[in-house]
Amino acid sequence: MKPNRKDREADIGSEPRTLDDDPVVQGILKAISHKRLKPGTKLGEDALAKVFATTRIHIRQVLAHLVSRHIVTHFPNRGAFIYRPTIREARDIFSARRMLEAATVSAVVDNLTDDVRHLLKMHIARESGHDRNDRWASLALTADFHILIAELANNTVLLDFAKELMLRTSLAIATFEVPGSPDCSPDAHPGIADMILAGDKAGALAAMHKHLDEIEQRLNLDGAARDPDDIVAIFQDIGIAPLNRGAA
Amino acid sequence: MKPNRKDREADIGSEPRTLDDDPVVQGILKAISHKRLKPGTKLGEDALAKVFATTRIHIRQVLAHLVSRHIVTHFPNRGAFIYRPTIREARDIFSARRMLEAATVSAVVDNLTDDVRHLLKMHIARESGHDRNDRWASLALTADFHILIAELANNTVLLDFAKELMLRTSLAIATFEVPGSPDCSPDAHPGIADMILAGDKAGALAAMHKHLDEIEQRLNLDGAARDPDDIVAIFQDIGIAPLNRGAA
DNA sequence: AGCAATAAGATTGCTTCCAATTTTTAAGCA
DNA sequence: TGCTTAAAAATTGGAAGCAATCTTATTGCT
Repeated sequence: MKPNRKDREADIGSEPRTLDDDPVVQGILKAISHKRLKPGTKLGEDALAKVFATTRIHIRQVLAHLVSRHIVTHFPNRGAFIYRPTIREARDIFSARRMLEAATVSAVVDNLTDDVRHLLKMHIARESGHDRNDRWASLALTADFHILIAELANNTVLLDFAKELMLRTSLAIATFEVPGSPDCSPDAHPGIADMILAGDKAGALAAMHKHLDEIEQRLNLDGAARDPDDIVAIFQDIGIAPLNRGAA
Repeated sequence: MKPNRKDREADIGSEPRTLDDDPVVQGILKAISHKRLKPGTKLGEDALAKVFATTRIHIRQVLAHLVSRHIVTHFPNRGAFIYRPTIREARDIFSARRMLEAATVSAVVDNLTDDVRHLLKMHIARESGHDRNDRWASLALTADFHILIAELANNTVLLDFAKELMLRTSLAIATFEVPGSPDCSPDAHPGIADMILAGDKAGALAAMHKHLDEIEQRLNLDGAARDPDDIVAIFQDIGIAPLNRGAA
């Protein structure tokens, strides 16, 4: 008696389908991590369907998927918008990253095979060799470093979490960055990589922790809950103070 | 000039909608964590629509949501099935839990307010006072302990990860448990809670690590990849060896 | 008896259409 | 000029129906 296919999943045959590989999903995620799509912008169904040349139903599925990934918010009868994290969430994201990336770095140091060394050196070489002025290439490469660490930790669950955290970090940065500051100090990555390669676990952990702190401190998370569209605050950020017209 | 509503999300008005609160989603998740729905069982659209007295479209959205949460697998033209983790994934889940719950326990010890103490004591009292013979109530309570720790860590992102890991742990246990062994040794929880309440971080971390190891070692993750429906292996597990009919 | 091919039944996937709500535009009034 | 009200346009949400695929049962053959 072989397993009945009525209520038992298939052993062979067509592969399961996930929306993670979908070109529309990847396009939107790429646009977010490249800062082309900013938090709060509306993702109209018809507009997306036209851009990606697919049906509205497909777009609907994609948006639902992004909603459950915390990348998009859905307001009934109003549509989907790129998610805008709260200050609390932004802090939680960085806190979670400090915790999770400490664990991944630790796992990588404990698992220093030749392949791991090779991949790490390869990435650092790519980072140092790329065009510093190409802002978009820089963004992609700096994110890839953290993803690579998670991959080298050899744990699919942690890798999934890391990818989600990188995306949500992009949203947090795009929401709370003070204009004109760089994203990720690229010089920190070679230092972290060197300590990992040297087997210095404590040093690597400290360097990663400091690196994440630097990124977070470049944001405006000072509790003063302000609207990211607040014109006054935006001009204050670039050094233009409002005039006190009409004050006593 | 106030923010334009055309491509800026609403500040007030109707709340965003998530499928996490959906009664159908919660019903399925509850059935999974209570071991009523086992990995591999098919979730037919019409069947679910009839059970929950809703439309097929709604069920379709729910299933898509569960697919992106790694709870359900979707085979094209064949339907949705409760996800069955691989051995590799089961190990990764426990490994991730050791890392993440170590971090949450540590955060709780660092944040020992009176409220935290109270909630911890309350839960332990509930656990010790419940009916040991009610297997379903036990399952719910033991899962709640780990969720509570994550809540007390005061980080929404970590809480989401913890919830996801608890669900995926349920699937791993249901897939690889050897029949007849208990799920979670309930006696471990009071010990962990006591160490947290005493501020003994190292002790709490060690206890939690040991607790998770015990749960994992109760499973069949010995690399020998076997079909969970394998009749021979199932009877071997309960001590019945196959007869060598026809052997030389 | 056992296995392969075929036809019937059931389920999923998609297209099309229409209702409900919202956003925009226009008009009216203080 | 600025604000409120009302109508029009656009967008989202959902329902019914049909095509495509898979599963199951039946028939026929070795």
